[in-house]
Amino acid sequence: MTAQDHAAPRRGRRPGSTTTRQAVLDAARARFARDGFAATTIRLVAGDAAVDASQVMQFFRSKEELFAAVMSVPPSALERFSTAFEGPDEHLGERVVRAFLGAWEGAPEESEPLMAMLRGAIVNANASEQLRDFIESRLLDGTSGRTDADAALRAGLASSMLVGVVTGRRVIGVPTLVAAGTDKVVSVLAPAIQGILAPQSPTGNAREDRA
Amino acid sequence: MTAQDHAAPRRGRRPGSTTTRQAVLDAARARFARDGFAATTIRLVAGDAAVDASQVMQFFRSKEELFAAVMSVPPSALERFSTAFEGPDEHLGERVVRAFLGAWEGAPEESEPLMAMLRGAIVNANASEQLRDFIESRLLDGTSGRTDADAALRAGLASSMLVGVVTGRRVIGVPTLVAAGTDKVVSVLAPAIQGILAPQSPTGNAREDRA
DNA sequence: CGAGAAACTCAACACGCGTTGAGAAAAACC
DNA sequence: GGTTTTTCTCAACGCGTGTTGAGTTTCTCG
Repeated sequence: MTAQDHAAPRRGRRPGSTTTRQAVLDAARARFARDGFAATTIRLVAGDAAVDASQVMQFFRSKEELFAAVMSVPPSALERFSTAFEGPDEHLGERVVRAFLGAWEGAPEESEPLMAMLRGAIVNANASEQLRDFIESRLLDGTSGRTDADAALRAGLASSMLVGVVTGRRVIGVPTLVAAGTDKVVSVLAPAIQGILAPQSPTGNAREDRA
Repeated sequence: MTAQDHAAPRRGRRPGSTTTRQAVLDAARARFARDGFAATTIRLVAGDAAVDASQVMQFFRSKEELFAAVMSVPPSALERFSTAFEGPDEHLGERVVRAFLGAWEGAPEESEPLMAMLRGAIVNANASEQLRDFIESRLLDGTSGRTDADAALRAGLASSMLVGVVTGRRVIGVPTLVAAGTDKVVSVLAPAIQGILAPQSPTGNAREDRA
């Protein structure tokens, strides 16, 4: 340990290959997912990435754009939801519940953009719109055909309910919900979601709504 | 209209009876409910109440305490939920769903403190704790007796799901959910909530969980 | 009616934020 | 190898925030 090998920040460009942009991206994704939009500051992200704050501004033009670059419903999650919603009605409920829990509680590269969107949705218009579209998305991409208003409402309600469960477990941190294992939660939720998405009385009567 | 009867802010105490504290409280409640914790500034609240910002600080000692004074699950709502959850199992689901929608979408004096709590829950520790306790509350006050862990989980899941629906309608503003009338939403949700809170297969098998 | 408390405004503080411009060092290109 | 481009740091700006202290007017109580 000589006098200057320890965090003496050189003044110009660093030698070697450049991985800084990705480091900033990773740090931002983690911060936005954990702390939300408002509590995440550019200086904090820059600190995590061991970079000056103005560097973050040069790569991404503003905090808003940095957030937009990091918050999303990742393609892998989209695919997950599509294959869950489509397909036979038999285990529809279980598939959909597992898709939600899996996407939000799985690997960071899939869950962090979702968490960033969810946490940002209350305070950031961009995130709010993205979440809104996500909840409504089962309306458009659903196997073409019938644009049933009732089916759209049912899908939207199921999605918002499951977002509520994820929020309870991962954002609010309700102990009872956190403590329960995934399989247990699925076993309780699956029949309810099944009943909402594929309405049919098992006892045989054909009509179920009254309003 | 003479020269000085119009908003010439006197320098000291105002003549007449003092209603300012209540005005500040009302303004704060409305702001926190509509704009959330972070976007609500003391100066904005003071402006709404036609008072200087430092006056707000004198009444309530900090922004945190002002928020705490205004965000809550009001007693009327608590009672609503208690009577909905207790009682016969027959229309349990419908009662509970109606309790949630009614509390959050009813009169401002009941819905505003709830909205303030909900909107603040992501960014404010106090609100988060309050919402956490609310979602778990059906565990303790439930008619003494059996402290069934499974029942507690079911109640927590039902609550977080319904909070999710309310969030979708009133915070995120999902068009499909907003457009649907209360009765329609109830008719879709009631059977699902019923199945979660009062689990029993209508066809007769006694066990329903497998994890 | 006089003293103390309470309600109220004004002006300002310190702080952290997002953001900017200038300049230094390394890389990339011809 | 010299020029241009890119990456990076430093220092600072303007702004809005929560918060404070001093000063002014009215109410309250003896």
